[in-house]
Amino acid sequence: MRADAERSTARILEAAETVLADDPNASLERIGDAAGVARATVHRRFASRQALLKALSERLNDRYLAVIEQAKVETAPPVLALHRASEIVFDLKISHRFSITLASAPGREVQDGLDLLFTRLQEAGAIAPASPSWCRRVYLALMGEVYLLPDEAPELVEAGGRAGLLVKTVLGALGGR
Amino acid sequence: MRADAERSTARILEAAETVLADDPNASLERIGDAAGVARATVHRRFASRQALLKALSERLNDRYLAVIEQAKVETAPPVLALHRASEIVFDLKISHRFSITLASAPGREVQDGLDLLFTRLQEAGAIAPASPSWCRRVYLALMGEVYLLPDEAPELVEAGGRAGLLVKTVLGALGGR
DNA sequence: GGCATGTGAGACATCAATGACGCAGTTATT
DNA sequence: AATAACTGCGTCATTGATGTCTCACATGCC
Repeated sequence: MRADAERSTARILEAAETVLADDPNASLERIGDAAGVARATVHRRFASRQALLKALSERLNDRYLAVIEQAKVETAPPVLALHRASEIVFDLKISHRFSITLASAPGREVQDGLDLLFTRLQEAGAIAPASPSWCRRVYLALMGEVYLLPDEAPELVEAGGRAGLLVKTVLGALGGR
Repeated sequence: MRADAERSTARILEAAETVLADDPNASLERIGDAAGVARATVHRRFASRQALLKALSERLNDRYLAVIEQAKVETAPPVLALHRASEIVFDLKISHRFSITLASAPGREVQDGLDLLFTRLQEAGAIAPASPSWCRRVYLALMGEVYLLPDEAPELVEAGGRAGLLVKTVLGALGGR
């Protein structure tokens, strides 16, 4: 594969991420336009719309996996890990509307990472006992809300930034003291 | 309008609610089938797909408005009102996936009702100071999660039922003691 | 420089959803 | 019972998205 083509693929994925976030039913043509590429090229790089979506969700999954690693979910103090993970995710500027709603649930590995994180939070007494899946869902849901906050209420993100707000809110929701 | 037609309209709206919750892009034919009605009839009652969606969101809005009234948001102790409102909404068995995600944001009046509720919660010290819109979003997001919980974790809904879980979680999230 | 690969533009076939009719048969209303 | 309103079914036109293909041109690579 020529370096050229590689770049196209990347730009298409990039564009797909933002365009599909805005409208999950956007046509491949719109995605192509956003990527600065002809519709035909989208088809060349991805055999079908479905293939594109699949590649997209894999890409997102990889990124999330990297986040979990960078946040040192397994070793760092869990509250800190939660904060770092949130921070990194926000920095990715990923459109979570898509990644959470559309690209289906996070992959097994990401789920396991989150489950571990919440188990450790629980052991540390930062949250009350609860099923990891419940914790995960609350976390992701609140992340979605915090993510698209700034548009209408920048003043809310006072002290700790968006990550701070998210951590505070999640811990509260899950019964932390 | 004949009583007959009225019933059709109602059945179509009903069906649309559940079908669109499952797949927001479901065709009018699927909706018609679910309503036990021919596709043509859907078109007869609703000039266009858009018209159907509009009618649907108005219908939902009306229901929510009724909930706010029944919960005595203006007069009852706010925590109690929150609990009752949650309870009633869950009883409506409305598909919130649709009502929240698709039917756009709740109407002005519903928003105002919720804002009042959260303002009162704040005055009562049940939650920390925060913009009403933030409270609203957190509440709706968590409601969505609680709503589709039972499928995978019925044990979570212990003491106070789903409404109890929701209230506990929301108050915690918003900094209640 | 020359070859292989990638690309844009356009044409084309396909398919599903939408929306509009007409007609024959049913049902509510009076 | 007579009438007006509904409905199911089938037909048709239209539209937008998808996917495939070809051809001329460009661009990366050896």
